[in-house]
Amino acid sequence: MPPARSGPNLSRIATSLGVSVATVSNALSGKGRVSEQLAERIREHAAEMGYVPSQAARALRTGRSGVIGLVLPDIANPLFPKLAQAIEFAATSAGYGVLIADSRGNITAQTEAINRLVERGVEGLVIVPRRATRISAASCPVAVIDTASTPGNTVAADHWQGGRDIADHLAELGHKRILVIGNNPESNVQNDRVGGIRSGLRPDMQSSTLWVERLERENGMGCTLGLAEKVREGYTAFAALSDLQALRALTELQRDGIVVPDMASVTGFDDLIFSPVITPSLTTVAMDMATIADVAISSLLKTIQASGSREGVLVSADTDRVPMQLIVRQSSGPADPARIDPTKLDLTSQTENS
Amino acid sequence: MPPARSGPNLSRIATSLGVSVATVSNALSGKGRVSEQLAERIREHAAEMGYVPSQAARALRTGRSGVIGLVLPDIANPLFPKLAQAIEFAATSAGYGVLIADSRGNITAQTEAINRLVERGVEGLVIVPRRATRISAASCPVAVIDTASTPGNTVAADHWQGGRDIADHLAELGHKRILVIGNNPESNVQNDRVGGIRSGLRPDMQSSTLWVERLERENGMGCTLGLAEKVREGYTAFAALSDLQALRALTELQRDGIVVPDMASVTGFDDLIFSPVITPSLTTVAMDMATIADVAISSLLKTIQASGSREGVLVSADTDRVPMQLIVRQSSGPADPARIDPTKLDLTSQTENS
DNA sequence: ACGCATTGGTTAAACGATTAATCCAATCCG
DNA sequence: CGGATTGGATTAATCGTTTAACCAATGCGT
Repeated sequence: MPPARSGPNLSRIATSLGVSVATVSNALSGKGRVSEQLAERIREHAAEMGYVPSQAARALRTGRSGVIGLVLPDIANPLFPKLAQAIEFAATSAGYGVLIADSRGNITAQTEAINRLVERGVEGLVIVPRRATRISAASCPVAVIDTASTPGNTVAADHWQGGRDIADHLAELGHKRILVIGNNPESNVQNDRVGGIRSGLRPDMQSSTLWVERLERENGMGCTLGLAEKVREGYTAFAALSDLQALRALTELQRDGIVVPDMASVTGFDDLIFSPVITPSLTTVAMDMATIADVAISSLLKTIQASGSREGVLVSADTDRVPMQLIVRQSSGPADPARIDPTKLDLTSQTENS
Repeated sequence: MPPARSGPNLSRIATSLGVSVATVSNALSGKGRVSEQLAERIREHAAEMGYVPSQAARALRTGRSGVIGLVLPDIANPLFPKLAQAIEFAATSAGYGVLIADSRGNITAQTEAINRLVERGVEGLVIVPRRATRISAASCPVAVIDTASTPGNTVAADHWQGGRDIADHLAELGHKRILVIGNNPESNVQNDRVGGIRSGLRPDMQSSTLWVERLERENGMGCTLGLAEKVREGYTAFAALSDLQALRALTELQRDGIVVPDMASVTGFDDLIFSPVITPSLTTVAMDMATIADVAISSLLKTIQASGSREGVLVSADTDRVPMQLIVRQSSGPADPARIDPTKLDLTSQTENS
């Protein structure tokens, strides 16, 4: 037995008004030919009956579900809120719903997640790939948000330029020795960021890179990064490739009595939720998530409309990369080698700075 | 013209095997009466044709979309990744998809978001309400995840008990004066947490509360909290109601030369992504998101099955509240009033601690 | 007044899966 | 041996929308 019918539907409206369902449909969609008066009457009546169209029926008939899938394969990525919010907003504005799927880590789980979404009838996918994962196109258009150097990437923040901005900023502040702190050298995003930073260094500046995951593999998770030692070696700036690493660096430095930014500068990437509220607030480089999401969604939808049936296309957009924006806060300041001398530690309370 | 038919469907399989669609349907769903051999042949053939059932058609026929909605009204809530992950996992395990909707702040937007989801045919909703918002039931079962004292709450972490755990922990460490740091006194969650903390204080302990949003309204966003001053006043422990506030407190203290936990302890709530990796790592109290999600989803689904048609019921679960777990890390330690004397500041490098 | 477009509407056929209702053996049993 | 049961499959109706095709007026130019 089919479930008890509940809500009003086209035919209910139609009989109740003494017209045909087709007319009601036409009136509500504004497509066929219906006199303006009748259309108006129908719309009113539909509204007061609380009519809400059945997406299922519509999807069945038109073959378009009005839903796209969002695949987030990085476990609990702290960028997730902003991204999901931006994608959801862009999609909603375009009249689409967003189904999420999170394949925790695991590549096979990623494939499964994609399949699940496809089975649910998504018209397209937005995928933020797990690092170094190549997306083997599913059976529907796929937009990839990663970084410009990833093959098949649709749109992404210009991580390279963001890196250059950081380098420029640190150069202007007079820093000569910079330690780049990354998580994993296999991340395309992080590599682009490092590349950008290096490309922005002046001839008299030098940098080296610390990969945290590698260090943790030797010394255990959550081990100290030994940054105070680096300060003693003459590093005056720590450029983390993510705010998470920056935060880790910052707290470790502070804990070891290094005042930021007086004695060392710290910068990050992504402008995560905590970045503006810590002390000192974090100088970082932010993605324009709204624009990225807009570009991704709009080009995805364009591709969907173009490709009649469900082919597995990788979507490409006009705008390949979206500029990142440097946000200068309190954690970066002029390099002042004099202060590195441990005897000059100035630790009087600074509570009252605004 | 209906879009070009692409994938294989039941009737395609049926004709290609010389049987009826009904038989194919029965074989694949295991419902009707089909001989085992034929069923096996059908399954094989369906698989090699790459058959994937049309959710739209199924939804239309059965009235069940196989999708639930997740509404996250708090802007970019840092808890979001864990929550979404847990909900998605629980729902997926039950064969359901998850549609997200984020109403940024705005209450009317929240209603709109709910409507959008309902129009998309979700069978039920999981809502994490914006603070102090009462959920006026939509036209489908709704599970609310907030806190036990919220009217209509379905399931949530036992924030009160979490607070008591924190108080116990600090009591054992010998702290006498505790400053509770919250964001907004209108949050049910935060109030329960404060209540828990207060209830766990020993007779010889005292606490007061600092509401950050209120302070920021006077002194501007991102203003200093003046915690160093509090230390001088004799406070030895700062119990933040969220890791975000704890982080803010911790960095401010460190910046002002207060060594944590030697001179003051800091604790948080929620075990956010950054909490284990900062220095010192943060003592906090974690929600059991997996269990919360399981309970929410399973009782939601139970209600869905029970309520034949789409009524707006608030789901209730057997387990009202899920225990929180205290995670003791480095940011909390024994109270030692002696060290509060600024002349005894010990600031030799501590880089080598593991 | 006749053909021809235009306007405003109706009919009916899909879309693909589910499922109640049949139907046709073959088997069972007293 | 005849009526009842059962296993195995088919028929056909249905979910609610969309949309191509069709039809009945009316208006209009010649």
